[in-house]
Amino acid sequence: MNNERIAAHFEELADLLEIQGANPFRIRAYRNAARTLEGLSESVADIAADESRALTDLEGIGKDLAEKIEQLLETGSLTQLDELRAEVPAGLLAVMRVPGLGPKKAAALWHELQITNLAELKQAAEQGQIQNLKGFGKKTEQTILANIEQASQIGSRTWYAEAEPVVEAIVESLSKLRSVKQISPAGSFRRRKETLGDLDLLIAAKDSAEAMNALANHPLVEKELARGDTKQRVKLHNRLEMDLRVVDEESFGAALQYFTGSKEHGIVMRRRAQERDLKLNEYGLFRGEEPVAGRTEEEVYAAVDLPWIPPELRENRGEFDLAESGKLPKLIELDDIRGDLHMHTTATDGTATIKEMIDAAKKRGLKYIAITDHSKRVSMANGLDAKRLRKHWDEIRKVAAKEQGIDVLCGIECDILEDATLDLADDVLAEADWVIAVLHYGLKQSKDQIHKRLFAAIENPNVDIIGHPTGRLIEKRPGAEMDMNDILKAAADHGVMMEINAHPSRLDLNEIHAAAAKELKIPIVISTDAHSTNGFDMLKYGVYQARRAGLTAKDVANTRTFPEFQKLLAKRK
DNA sequence: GCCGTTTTCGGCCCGACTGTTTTCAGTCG
Repeated sequence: MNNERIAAHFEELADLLEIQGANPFRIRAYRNAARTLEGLSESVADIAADESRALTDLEGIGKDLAEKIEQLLETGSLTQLDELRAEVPAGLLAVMRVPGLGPKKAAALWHELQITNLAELKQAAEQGQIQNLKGFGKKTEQTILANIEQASQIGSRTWYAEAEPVVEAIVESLSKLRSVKQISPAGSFRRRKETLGDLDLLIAAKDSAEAMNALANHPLVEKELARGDTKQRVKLHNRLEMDLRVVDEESFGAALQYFTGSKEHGIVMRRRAQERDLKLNEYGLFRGEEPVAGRTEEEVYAAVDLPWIPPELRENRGEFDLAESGKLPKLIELDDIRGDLHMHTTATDGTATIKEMIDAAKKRGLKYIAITDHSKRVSMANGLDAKRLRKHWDEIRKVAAKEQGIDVLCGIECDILEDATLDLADDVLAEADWVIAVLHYGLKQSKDQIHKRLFAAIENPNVDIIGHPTGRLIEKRPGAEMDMNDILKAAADHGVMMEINAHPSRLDLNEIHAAAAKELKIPIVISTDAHSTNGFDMLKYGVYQARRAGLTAKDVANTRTFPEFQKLLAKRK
């Protein structure tokens, strides 16, 4: 059983305990443990199997939870969870997730009206039964009906890249208001998470009315959901919801720190404040009543004896230790990237010619690229067989020879077939400057078979890199089942690089895996997988992913100059 | 259920808003 599965068991346990009204701190302990496991770059099974190590050394794992992890590893199930499942109807978890409902109200609906799932909830609301319950009313009943559809939709998070233009447009227009002194996105958007549940916007202004009116009337906004003196919630036309908070300028830094999150990062910050006899909230850092800091984030961090921590790292996954010891990484930036090593042309499923891609790359300041069209297995994309590929490479060399200021590699995105062979023969691959091996088909094969395929690719001396390693499509399709740590170890052993595919639907490696790859000193390449000249614009999303993994420019191979990159490549050949 | 530089019990982050209430619980972030 892998880390994610174990974490999911603990999350479910926490949900069920919450409906039962258990001690909230106990519930939080389960959620904290789940988070620790999800953020772990190594397999918890490995730790459990290692005589020299203890599960209780993990953050938030004590004696009891260590035993539960061991039970899950050994038996695949958890006695306590099985018992809870027998007591609490499974459908209540969905009821609890209807916006406006929580564990307390879900429990009340269950006990008072015997509601155990969304269908029964809907029926009861339609029949007007809910408004008569204590603690409920007409309004709550209407909210339930309005939100019940939303709760039954799964995978409803939005890609970061989809939200970005919307946030930028709203920031742009609100920043022009006379009363708005400062403005910044906050929340998971500012942390550049790969998907977002909602949006947060922070404004410094003496008076909130102008900004709130402007937001409510913004063309991207469908309707206002709530408004108080300092806080407003609106629904956008793209279904996303946005929270606006308005604070004084003296509080802007504290509020930005507070609303950027993550929740877990914030908890540690407020605890650090407490330890120093201070109180931290969104209005500032206070000693008693006296404000100590709050105007900028830097001074808030400084007041709890920390350097400023980049938002991308604020997940309470080790950033505090790094900050305390002065070892925060200098995160990679978009400008550090010198090459793009994954792209397509009209030879397969790209929309631009070799020449057009080269010109577009040069225009964006790239110093080298690899053109990597599909291999023949991807017939839908007009994938290349050996003969067409060699002709394509000839063409690339011919076009590139006329270009100044950019080096062009003849590459291939070669499928790793279902039977663990590669889609092109070794003698063909040996002629390539750059071979990306990828899984496109048979992603649902067993873990063993997926491993067999990836190991075969990694062990093939012609393969330089594994592209979009899990094959996931965010919010659409899970990746192939694999133990990434095993794959990374093999890549490290054989000197194979790993890709962060920058496309917003992929971002594969994810940040946990990329951090693990860094740990193993595997060179990581951030590439766009561009299928058009505009595809190069995706590069930043890959860089954001890398930043959340804590990568520096040095960790990323395509920040090197072309000669340096070639040296790295030669090591493998 | 976890955790420990005022430690092995007694804490565990903090506030806004809504809808239900006559002072606050629940939800949300």
